[in-house]
Amino acid sequence: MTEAAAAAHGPERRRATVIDVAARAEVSSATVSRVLNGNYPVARATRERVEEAVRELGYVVNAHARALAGTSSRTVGIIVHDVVDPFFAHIARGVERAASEAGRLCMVCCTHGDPRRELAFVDLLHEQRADAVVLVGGAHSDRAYAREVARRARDLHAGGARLVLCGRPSVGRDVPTLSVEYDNEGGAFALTDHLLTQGHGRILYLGGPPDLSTTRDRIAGHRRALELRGVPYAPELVHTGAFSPAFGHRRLTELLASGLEFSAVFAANDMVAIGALQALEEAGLRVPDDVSLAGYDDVPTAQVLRPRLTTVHVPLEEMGRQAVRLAVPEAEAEADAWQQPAEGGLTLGTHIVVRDSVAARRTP
Amino acid sequence: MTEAAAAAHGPERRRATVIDVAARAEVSSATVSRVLNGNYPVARATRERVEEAVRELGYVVNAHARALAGTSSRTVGIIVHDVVDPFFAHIARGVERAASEAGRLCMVCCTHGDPRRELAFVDLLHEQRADAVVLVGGAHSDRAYAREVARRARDLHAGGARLVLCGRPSVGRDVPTLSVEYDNEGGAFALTDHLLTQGHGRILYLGGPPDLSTTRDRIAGHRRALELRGVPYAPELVHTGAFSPAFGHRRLTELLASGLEFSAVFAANDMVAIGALQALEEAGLRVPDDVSLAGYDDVPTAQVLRPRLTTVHVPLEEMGRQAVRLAVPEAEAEADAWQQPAEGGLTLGTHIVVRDSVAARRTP
DNA sequence: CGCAACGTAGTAATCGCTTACTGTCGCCGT
DNA sequence: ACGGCGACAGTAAGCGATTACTACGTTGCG
Repeated sequence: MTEAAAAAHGPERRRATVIDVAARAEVSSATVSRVLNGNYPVARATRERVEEAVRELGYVVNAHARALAGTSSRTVGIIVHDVVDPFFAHIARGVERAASEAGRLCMVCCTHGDPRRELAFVDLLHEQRADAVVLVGGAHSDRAYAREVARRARDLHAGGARLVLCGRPSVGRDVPTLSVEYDNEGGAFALTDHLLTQGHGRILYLGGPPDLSTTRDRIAGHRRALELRGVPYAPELVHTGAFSPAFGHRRLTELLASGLEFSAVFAANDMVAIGALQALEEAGLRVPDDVSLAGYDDVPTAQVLRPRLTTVHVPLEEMGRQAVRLAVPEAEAEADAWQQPAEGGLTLGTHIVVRDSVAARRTP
Repeated sequence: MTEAAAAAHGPERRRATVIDVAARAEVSSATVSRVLNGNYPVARATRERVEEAVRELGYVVNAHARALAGTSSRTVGIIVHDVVDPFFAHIARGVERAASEAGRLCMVCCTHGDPRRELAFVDLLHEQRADAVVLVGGAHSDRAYAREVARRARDLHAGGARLVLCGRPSVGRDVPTLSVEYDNEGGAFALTDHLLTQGHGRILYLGGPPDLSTTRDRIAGHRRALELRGVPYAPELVHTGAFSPAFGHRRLTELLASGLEFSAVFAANDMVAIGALQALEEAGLRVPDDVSLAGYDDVPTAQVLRPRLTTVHVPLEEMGRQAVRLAVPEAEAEADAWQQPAEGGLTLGTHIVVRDSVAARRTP
């Protein structure tokens, strides 16, 4: 009857439970559970009877009941600004892969850059009892916000889960977080140095939300390189804003119109570079002949631009992988030799990728 | 060591429960639950006491227990090949947004194109009691496989959840699935017609897994256009394979070397077009002067290519939104007027976007 | 003054599964 | 013949919420 009702989707639609299966196979619920989990000996004949009952009833275990009764929820959560942005998409892919290798499901949340949504999602994932919550991307440099994150990191930790900061600074010395960083400052330093070496004295730094740690770090590297080469820092050459092609295009178009002088553009990331390239093109300027252009992140699109974009390579997918590897012990599989210094946090290297969008400055 | 560190804050680490909160606030667990859900009157003073206890204990409800005891799990699952591929990323974004508007969390699974993983994920999401499972992208045309999907659709449906087929054909007349399609065949028809109109008689169709419904449909539209214009179908001009830039590049390079003649390339999707463009460039052929090139999907990158890619626009994000809207009633919010014909499935239109990669054929 | 209505709070049954304990039974060794 | 052991299977106690009932003290009104 139950099954007939279920099949015929009569009003009496109820999912089959272990008990139903047990009844049908004429065994106890414990036995059914054992067959399902295969972690306890069950006589062959019995097992087969149970398996058949499961099939006939279309039984599917309830992961919630299972999580409640015993083991962990076997999920990891990742919080990003936007799944479509390649920067986040690649990190997400790394997280997803590592999670799935560790037998976990991956829950993805998008904040669209709103810190409040971000905190709300951490809570939500905590409620879901995720084994790990990976917070990706630059953080807003706000005292109160950092405190909120720290509180959640502690709550999560107290419950046996971990908060992993991926590509963002720590929120406090004694806060129990894990972290996977990349050398943001160093990449920017190297890139600026490259530009400087090519003779570009006036470099326009374009894009990136001003209050984001990522922006702060990249600009820091940029300035350090300038200083090292004795090039004075010109505030009017730094224009922060957003990480989108639209911003790069709009702002650069305005700046070009305003007559600002510069011979190279250091786009805060590749997306901004895409917009910048278009603006330059529309203004009739050739890259790199008239103006040099460089990006950051080395997303695949950087290679299809013409000229091919010189940029800073960031091991995005690897960061995602490491994030879960750090938080979920079973995920380690191999890689333990150099894992040693991980100890709660690690920093991956970045390096510049020289392609065609930067050339030596033409002497006017 | 890691263990020790984890346990550093006292060995007795146990998450607080409603009972603990109740004890601390000197009320019953029922009252705590009521305060938490705010769906039952609780005296102001009592509420405040409970809220304080919650704060002091760092209490976080257990979503699993909640899901088990009462309402649904409030999650929707989405299964894609790869989060990084823009085609899937955009659909995923639509699903994520709609889910989050409907107050649901979104679980993302990546199959890397493996049908077995796909089925496994449907099961996993079913176990998680997801309200809806969205299966995205072309399906392998395999009888047995379709039967498996159908079975799961029925199981899911029997449990009150829905399987949504997004961008793939139905698996059977009476199988309880929802579906969000786009006019695959029509887009290909229009694109080929456009190419034909420009005088291209020999069009190379390049890419796409041969056993995928998407490929089948696109080729069908392509052939229909050829027939309509009385252009004979030449099998040697159809080269299926994969949906990646790498495939487009490699295969086209080979074909070019082999001396195959054609004046236009219809890439199975924009990714393939990217690779094709590079191959053409490397072979010293100018696009569109020497060879015309068109793609499919209209991902953002299509606009940054030079020449800008002519392609078929597919409302990816909208598909994702609709998928959730169809499966999760509460998600409807507005939009009910034209929702009427939805009735378990809808097809979104596609249209070609003419840019610069296609030109009239030069008479040799 | 008595009683229904109301506003709150508590009791306890569930939800579906896992698992620590308890058997039960057949067979082996001595 | 008998204690003991190994291989299975069953019982039932949770896991952490939600919620249908029940209970109790005020009020308000007839």
